[in-house]
Amino acid sequence: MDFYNQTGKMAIGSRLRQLTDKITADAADIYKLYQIDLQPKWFPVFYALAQGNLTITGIARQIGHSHPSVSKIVAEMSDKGLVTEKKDKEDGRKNMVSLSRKGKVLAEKIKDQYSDVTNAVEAISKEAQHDLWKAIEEWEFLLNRKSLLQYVAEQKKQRESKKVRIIPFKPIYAEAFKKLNEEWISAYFKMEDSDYKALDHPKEYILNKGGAILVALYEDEPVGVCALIKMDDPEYDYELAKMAVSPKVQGKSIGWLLGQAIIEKAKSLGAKKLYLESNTMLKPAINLYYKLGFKKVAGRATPYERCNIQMELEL
Amino acid sequence: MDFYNQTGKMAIGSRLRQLTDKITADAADIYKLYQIDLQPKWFPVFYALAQGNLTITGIARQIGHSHPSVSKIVAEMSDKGLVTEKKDKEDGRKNMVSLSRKGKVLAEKIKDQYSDVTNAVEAISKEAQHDLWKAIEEWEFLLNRKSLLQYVAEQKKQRESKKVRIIPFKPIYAEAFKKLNEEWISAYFKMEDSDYKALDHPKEYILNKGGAILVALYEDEPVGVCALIKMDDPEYDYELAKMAVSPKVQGKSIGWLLGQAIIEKAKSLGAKKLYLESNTMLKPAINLYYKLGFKKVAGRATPYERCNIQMELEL
DNA sequence: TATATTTGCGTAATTAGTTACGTAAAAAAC
DNA sequence: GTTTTTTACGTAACTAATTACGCAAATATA
Repeated sequence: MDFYNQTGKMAIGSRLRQLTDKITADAADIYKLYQIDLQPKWFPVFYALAQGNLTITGIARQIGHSHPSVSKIVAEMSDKGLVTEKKDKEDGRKNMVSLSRKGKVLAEKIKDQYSDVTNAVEAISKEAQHDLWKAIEEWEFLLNRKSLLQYVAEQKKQRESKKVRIIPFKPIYAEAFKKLNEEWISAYFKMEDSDYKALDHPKEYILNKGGAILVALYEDEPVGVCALIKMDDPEYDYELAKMAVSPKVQGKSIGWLLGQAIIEKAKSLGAKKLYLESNTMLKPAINLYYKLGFKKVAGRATPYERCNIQMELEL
Repeated sequence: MDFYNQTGKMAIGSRLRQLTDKITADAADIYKLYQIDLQPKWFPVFYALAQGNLTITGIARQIGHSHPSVSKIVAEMSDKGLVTEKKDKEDGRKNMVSLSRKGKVLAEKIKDQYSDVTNAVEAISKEAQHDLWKAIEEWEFLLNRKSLLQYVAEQKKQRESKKVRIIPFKPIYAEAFKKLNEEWISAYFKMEDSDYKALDHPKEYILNKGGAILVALYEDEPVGVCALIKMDDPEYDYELAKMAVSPKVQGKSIGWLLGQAIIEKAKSLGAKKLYLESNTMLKPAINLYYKLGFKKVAGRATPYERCNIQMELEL
């Protein structure tokens, strides 16, 4: 079965963890080889302190651990006499940590181990074609900018948007056309007379007057609709109206696909300028209109009470 | 201070762990995004079982975990009804684990997540110059062949052998010449008369007769010695004898360096063939002689009781 | 100046794995 | 055919980190 033929990358976390384990498993033995009485997990703290005294949170920030982790490690190192703790005089909350004399001696003694381990890692790198060190650096950078979750979410959206088909209105979608619009209108406002007219009789009030309606299908179910209504106006050819997308299919860019399709439709009908009315309460919708290229314009008469913003798009 | 200027690589374990954490931190949210009721840590087990039924240790081997870890995960998955456990009929110790119907449904449902995550990882890889995936693969391979500890030990040896100097005998090393030899001889055997002669009077018994002595210094302390004794023999020019290295400096290739130097010395004296006597009890020594190129030969008369092996080297 | 918020840090609980160890079944050795 | 060794697997304890939480000191705000 081809079910798992691509599953490899899915386990990248597990795989990384195992490589980490393999590398750190040897760490204790390496310290033993040099007769350095230091636990491997202490090393980042030790390293930070060798460069200067720091507070608990200061160390944590530098080495990228949580502060409780540092707190514990410092306590352990203190037990072994490697570090000394001292309350900061100026800020009573701070715990200044520094290497003790014994710690400094160890820092001197560990030099050889440093250079040998560094050379060993570099020797391994030389045997390898691909630079693990630089690859880690890059991944750290990339994942700092955008998390793996975000990358995955993008892929999901992209894949799902491929399942969306935009098609012209057919009578079997009359019910969906009404329901999808009614859903959001009555959630935010109240259905008005002019709503019922257009939603109950799309053929008469929209199509026969030279308008158009598009339907978005997701897995062959109607989940979004949008209409172009012919306007009797010297400036505008059509009004973009009755756009509705089911909340069940959010995050699949259906509004965006529908909007783009209706603009294409308007162009093919020879339109030069589109108009729409909305309400600033509907932030995602307004956002979408901006993304589609619409711009805010000054007010004009409207049959809808709920409208407080008007927009236009030059094609 | 240049103390830590090369310390970066030393923390490769820590750094890898942190990248792992960053990647796995998102894992739970990714499962949530797809409404897959699976803990990320279950994934490798789930994956293995989707390919066929397995025993606990079978799963552990496949996914590279310890068996107690698998045992625990299977118990958790069993609680959730994702897998079923069943004693093997033929081998009562074995616990055959398989995906339940619910598990199989989930395996079907998770497909989309697989492909999205795979694509996300590949998208990140495309943004990076260095291929983390391949780099991990290479490191796994290289570390399987030779552990990090071994790599480090090699570096240590190499560095330390640079601290070794091989110099000609001087009277101030007379005491060391005797002590180093006495140390190992009396540990394994008993000092004999001929030992005392050569060790107490190296000038008379070795040097003045046309032989040579080399001393290995480690940090300017004499830690190893070796002699070439002129032989009155038609076949052999010199006997390699009185080789001793302090056990305190083991693992620094001092025997090897001393052996090579004494062979060079023999060549420069115009020797064509070297001879030596030893005892098979002294395995590291015999090994060293083989490495230096010596070959076993049939017996000849010897003043030493302790000898049971004789070797020669053609120069 | 009194109060609210932020910061530093310690303790406790949790997590995802490990090693250590014990038991029982199967296989090998005598 | 009995004894010893190996194998399968579960439980318990440990490890190296985390998050959650609470207290006290410092800082900001009204």
